[in-house]
Amino acid sequence: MADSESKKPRTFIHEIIDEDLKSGRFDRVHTRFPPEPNGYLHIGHAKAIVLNFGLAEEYGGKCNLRFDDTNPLTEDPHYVESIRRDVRWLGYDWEDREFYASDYFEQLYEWAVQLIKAGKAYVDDLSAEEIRRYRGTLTEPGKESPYRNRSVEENLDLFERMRKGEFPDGSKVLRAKIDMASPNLNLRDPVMYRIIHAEHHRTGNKWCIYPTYDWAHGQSDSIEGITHSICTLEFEDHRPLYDWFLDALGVHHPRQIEFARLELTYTVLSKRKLRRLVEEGYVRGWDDPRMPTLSGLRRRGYTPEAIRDFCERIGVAKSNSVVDIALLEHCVRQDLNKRAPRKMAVLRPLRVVIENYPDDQVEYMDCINNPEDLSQGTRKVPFSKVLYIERDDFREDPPKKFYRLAPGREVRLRYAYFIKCVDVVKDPGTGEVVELRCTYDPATRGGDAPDGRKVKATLHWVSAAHALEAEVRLYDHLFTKPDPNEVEEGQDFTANINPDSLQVVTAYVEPSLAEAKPGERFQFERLGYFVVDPDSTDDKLVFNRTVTLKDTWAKLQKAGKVN
RNA sequence: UGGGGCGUGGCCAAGCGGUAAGGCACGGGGUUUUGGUCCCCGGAUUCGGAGGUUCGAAUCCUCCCGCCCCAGCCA
Repeated sequence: MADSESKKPRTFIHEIIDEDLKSGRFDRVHTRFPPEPNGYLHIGHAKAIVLNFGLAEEYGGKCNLRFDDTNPLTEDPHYVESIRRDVRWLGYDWEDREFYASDYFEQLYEWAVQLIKAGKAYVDDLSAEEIRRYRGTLTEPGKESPYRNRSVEENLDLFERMRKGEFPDGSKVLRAKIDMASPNLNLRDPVMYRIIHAEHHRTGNKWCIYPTYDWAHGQSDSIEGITHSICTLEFEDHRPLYDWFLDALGVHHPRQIEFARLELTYTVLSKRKLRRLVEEGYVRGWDDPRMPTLSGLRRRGYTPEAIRDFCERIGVAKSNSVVDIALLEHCVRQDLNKRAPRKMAVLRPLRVVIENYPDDQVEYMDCINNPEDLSQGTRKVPFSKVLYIERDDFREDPPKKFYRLAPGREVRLRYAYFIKCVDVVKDPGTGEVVELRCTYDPATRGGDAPDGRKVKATLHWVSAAHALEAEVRLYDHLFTKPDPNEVEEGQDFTANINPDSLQVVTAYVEPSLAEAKPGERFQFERLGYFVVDPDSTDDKLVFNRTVTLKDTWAKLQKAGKVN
């Protein structure tokens, strides 16, 4: 984390915290990251994690990890585990401060009783449907429930019996008595407790009434001594309600600050939509490398450093914004460029025979592992008479600006020799180019011509006899449109799923990769960054393409400036 | 038609009354045994719009326009 420490941007949140510290409202900074364990963390959560843990770090404070587990119907310990793993992977440590809203159920219950006694909460027998109708609309005030003015004694009795399990699900709720005419709907007697006879992943069957998020969240922050409760914009309207609860209880009152959640082009970041992608089989799971989940990005080969850097670069503000996914890609490239060892791999092989190279000779060429970091040393890569090069690196009829191999043209094979294409062998039936016949210049060993002769291109290659076969999974954006939600009438975001987001090829990779282990990242020269997938076995390597290298040639082609 | 927010180049985002940072993307050039990296250079006479205050406004005031969120016993 030290690498970007100095350039961390200050935000409006820093200004607020500075004021609070200066005014004496708080004398320390204590934040928290409060996920609900009902899904996997994604890059949007990373923004919140980096913000909250980052703030604590910058101000010498603490940041808790708290699971807001108030809904036993949707939550599962499996998610708790995945969330822990992801936060840790991102590089943050919550030490012994792992909390759960469910830790506070008893305290919350007592506080609810306190509000009932103060005449500020009541048990309501209205059905969910009735409560909705009584709430009014955006423009019309609601009306009070006929049960709103029950006596404190009756409320106490009823609430206690709710806890004991005397009533069926949905038959009663506990509501705060605030103002049914408030222009802020959150203040129209919000529900604090609902009856749910369901087993909770931590409290088991101890409870059959569960606090709503609105009732639990602010008080949980208060109990933990949080100073700054940072959340997303949609909770701005809830702040007056949280203030009301805290003031009615007379307990520690954190300051809530809202910021805009992250949105990214060419993907979706809503739990509901991500869940659909998984459940309807559009991807292979939460950790599919095409998913914007942290587990997906990890499997894709993204580094925690790159994700943190991204989160710091996008800034924190209050305006809804959609960040170009190109920035995320830039961040991984930048990180991997200086870290990933280079290798040679051919994704779409074209056979090349060096006619004047001795039949059984094999030379081991010295290759630099990382030109950006010479301390990574060198390695030997075998070279022989029959090679594979990339099909894209040969054009029988080269367009202008195509520098690579073509009939009669000379190019360099990286770290090896200059070769010249002398003949093209085609399949007599299809006309497809199946092999290139080339000659090499023995004087250019290593890649330099003693006579100063220049070539315009350097190609990567692999020795056919020595190369390893590997499965390589090439990924593209999951959606075809920058905004997946831009659809025709009657369609939904799945209509924009990119049918070519995954392409699997059988590649040939240099033999030094034989020992590569899952999670190891490499740059395949001239192609991109790749990571070994956990699907790999002892006799079969599987790679995921994290991101391509920037490719000005591809850009020219795409722009139609060349054919 | 209620309430709460937000509007600065293609995308983010600084700016807090003194005359538009930075990043990504894009375009141009240089270096280069990765068409990668790296290094230069280029772009808002203008800050949603219109008025006003001021010597001076993206920054203050007024009105208007646009976008987002809220009517779960989800979070």
